[in-house]
Amino acid sequence: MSRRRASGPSQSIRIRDVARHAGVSPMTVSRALRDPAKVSEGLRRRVEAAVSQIGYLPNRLAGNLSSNRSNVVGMIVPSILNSLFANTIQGISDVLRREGYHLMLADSGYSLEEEEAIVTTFLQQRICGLVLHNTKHTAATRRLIEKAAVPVVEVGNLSASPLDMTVSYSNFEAAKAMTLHLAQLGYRRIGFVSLPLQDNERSSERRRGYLAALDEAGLSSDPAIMLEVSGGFASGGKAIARLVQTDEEIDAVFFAGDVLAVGALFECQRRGWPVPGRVAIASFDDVDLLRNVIPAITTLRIPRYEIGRRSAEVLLDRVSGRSAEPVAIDMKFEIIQRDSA
Amino acid sequence: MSRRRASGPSQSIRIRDVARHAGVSPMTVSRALRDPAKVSEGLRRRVEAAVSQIGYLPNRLAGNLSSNRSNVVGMIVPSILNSLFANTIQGISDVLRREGYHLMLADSGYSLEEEEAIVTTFLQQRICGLVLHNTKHTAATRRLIEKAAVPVVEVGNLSASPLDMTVSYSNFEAAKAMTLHLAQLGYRRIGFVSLPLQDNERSSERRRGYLAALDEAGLSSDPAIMLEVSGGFASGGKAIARLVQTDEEIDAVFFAGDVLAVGALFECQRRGWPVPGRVAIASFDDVDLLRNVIPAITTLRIPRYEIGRRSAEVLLDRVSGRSAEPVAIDMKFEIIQRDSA
DNA sequence: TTGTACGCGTTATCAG
DNA sequence: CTGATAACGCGTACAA
Repeated sequence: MSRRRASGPSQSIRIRDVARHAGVSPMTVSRALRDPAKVSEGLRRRVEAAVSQIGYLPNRLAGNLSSNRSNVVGMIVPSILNSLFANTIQGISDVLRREGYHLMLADSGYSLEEEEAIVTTFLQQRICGLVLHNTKHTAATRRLIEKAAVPVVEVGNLSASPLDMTVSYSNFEAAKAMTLHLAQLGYRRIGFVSLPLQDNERSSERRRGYLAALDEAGLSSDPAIMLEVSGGFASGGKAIARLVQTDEEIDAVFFAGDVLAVGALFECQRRGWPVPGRVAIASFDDVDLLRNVIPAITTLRIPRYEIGRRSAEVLLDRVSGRSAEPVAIDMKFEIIQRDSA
Repeated sequence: MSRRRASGPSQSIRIRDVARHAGVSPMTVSRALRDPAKVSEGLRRRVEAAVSQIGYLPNRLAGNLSSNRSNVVGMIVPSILNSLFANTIQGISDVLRREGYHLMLADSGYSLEEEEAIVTTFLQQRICGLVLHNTKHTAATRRLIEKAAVPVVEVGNLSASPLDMTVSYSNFEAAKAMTLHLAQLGYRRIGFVSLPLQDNERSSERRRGYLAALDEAGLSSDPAIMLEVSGGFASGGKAIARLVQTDEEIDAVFFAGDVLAVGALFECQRRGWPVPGRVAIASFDDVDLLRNVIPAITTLRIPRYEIGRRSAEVLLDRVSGRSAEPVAIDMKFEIIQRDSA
């Protein structure tokens, strides 16, 4: 039964149309396009001419189905709006494009269940690889990924038990290093402000690092100066106001988030609290803004763009069969000493 | 000749495996999954049980190929790093997920040729719709899109001659409104600083709006106080320093970019120039930061997230055949009066 | 309501 | 180096 195609976009040109036009078989067209070296000069030219004349666009869906390959990588971030994640996405995107792959992007809204739902639909699209920002997942997510045997890179934290590969930095070590740095600068009572720890290994690891550093520096910890707040400038401002007003001794606050730190600085400016005179401020992640406020904020540089690039590279190494070994790459971090601490 | 599948990820489970398991035909499985109402209660249950037992994940590539449909929308932004674009992406992403579609994202790096290359590969992936931030395109891009007859929404500017649909705001009107607003506030010599106009209809439209407003307000324009600079805080700082130092009369500067405006404000703070005492500052786009600096910066609110949502909605209306009419939706803008002007 | 036959557009395989 | 043929996994159309 001959079947008319569905309503979809204009009747598209198929490989056999090109073949007819060039007077060759479809197989020759396919080869001329995908592996030109395997076709004689003459035919290759004829095929190329036909392709551009009739404006043929190969159907990669059909190609992928037939070859049982895919050229689409899926990525899940907690939020598309977070500019830190954007850096990693950009790094991945750059490598994928260069290598002829596509990026399918979705956000989980910081929800593990949502991540699971996205992984499911991504697998249905037969993505060839997966990049996850989270390092914490539901059991079902782990099962799905394992069963599909899809290469995965986790980028949000140097996980001790990655699903597969990981290209990241240690949130624990970074937070520890910054806290020790503050201690070395002479600060004795250091507060800690972070985003909610629930379902977020990055936040909880930073907190662990902070505590480990206090311990190592011989400073005592105090839950009263460890705050868990929501995001935003205002939130950082409220946090520092509360800390400074309820604790006369506090001389530094480490914010595990750039926006929080800047919000805190603005609040100090409004209240006339000298920074670092009354209280020092340290931040996490080196966004451009931190270098431009006054005083410039001491922070940690995380190579987020490079993490993206490297992730895509190891993922494609695996996808293309160039390498089979599971990798765990520590991309490190760096303390950027400025004027706020 | 029976052919073994390529190396790809683990032998995946096919619809006929489910069918065998449930003791029905593949067609019944397909129906039970995609249109449960068309299958009797009993069989539906058996199918569902089989699906979850053996962990079947439908192959959407095959499904799309067969039905000649697609559930992937492509989007091209100038840069993934720009948080303004991120808002629109988030809006689109939210709607797509809700409706069972996927987002394929790429960035053109502000290059029209790169945009053309991406459109080509997107069409090869048989995306069902396209969202473009640019409103300027190469002739080849226009031809490709027209020939493929794919629905398109342009979101970066309310274009006078859209490819297809547009959901956006008028950069011209917005810039004009802000400039008139400054004039009404009593500022007489108003500078204008923007990103490069080359290949960027958004920037050039804003400049046109600025000039139209000056004209309407009876103020004379002067190329000496119209700057075209690169992005970044530092760049905004340099711009205002140059304007204020070379022009004693200048009393306000309209920055067509939030980062530039904040960079300018920081520079004024460093130099001790009161804002708006020595010079007023106005910005474009209402990012959180603008409300939190001191003084808070007068700016334009562009509903970027809503533009994303609405774009996805009209696109899917078209894709799903719910509507056929080309739409052009003006999402408007709003002046946010604060303390910097 | 369910099943059968066929085609979607491409590529792998093998024969020439 | 080139071509014929048979899949890839699923959905459409129609028959039962």
